[in-house]
Amino acid sequence: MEQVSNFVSIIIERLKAHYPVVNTQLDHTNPFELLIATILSAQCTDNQVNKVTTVLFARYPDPDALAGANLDDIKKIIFSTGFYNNKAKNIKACANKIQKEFNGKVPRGINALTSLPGVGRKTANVVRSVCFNIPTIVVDTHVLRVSRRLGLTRATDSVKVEFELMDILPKTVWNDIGLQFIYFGRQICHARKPACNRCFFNDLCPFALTALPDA
DNA sequence: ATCCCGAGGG
DNA sequence: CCCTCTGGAT
Repeated sequence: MEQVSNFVSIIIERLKAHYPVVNTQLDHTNPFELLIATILSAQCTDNQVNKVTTVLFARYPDPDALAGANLDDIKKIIFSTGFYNNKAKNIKACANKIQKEFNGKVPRGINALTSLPGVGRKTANVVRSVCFNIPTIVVDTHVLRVSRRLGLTRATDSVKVEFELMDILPKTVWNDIGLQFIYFGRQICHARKPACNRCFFNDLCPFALTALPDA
């Protein structure tokens, strides 16, 4: 990061004004629980994930227990989150690997985390950011879309977007900006029909300025 | 219909 | 690179 541009600082200020406090909506009490909850959150609402993790963690509270769980029982518990075959297989194998190769503790390193079954870069970054407080920009579909619309990046690859954002945003905002963009993306900057008319960026957003009125 | 904090396989 | 995996809420 060389120098924060005026445009970028306005974006940071307005996000902070509208979303002063951001937290993950995924219930968890430790890194292991957040890791599993984040794997389950693919194409699923946080609320739905919380319903199943309540049951899942009561029965399988740690990597050791989950690694030894019956696969069909896991499937039954997590069914309503969707993709339940893949997710069940992944979280069991993930717990097993944590148990065997990482001494029962969720690793911090990006490479170690993404080596776990079902854990890609986004999930790894969520855990690094939220649990270990490592400055990280989590790039999910919302962050990707919003960043492109605001003109912060032109990249289409989420890893490229992550690095470009790290280049223009001060490290102090990295851990919040992902969640702020996610809130913003859910409430206003929707994928299909963004609510540009009530958006607090509509005076400076390239997308809003070039989009047809009343889009 | 459309969306929900993706990842792995071919 | 594109395809598949999936139920629930709105």
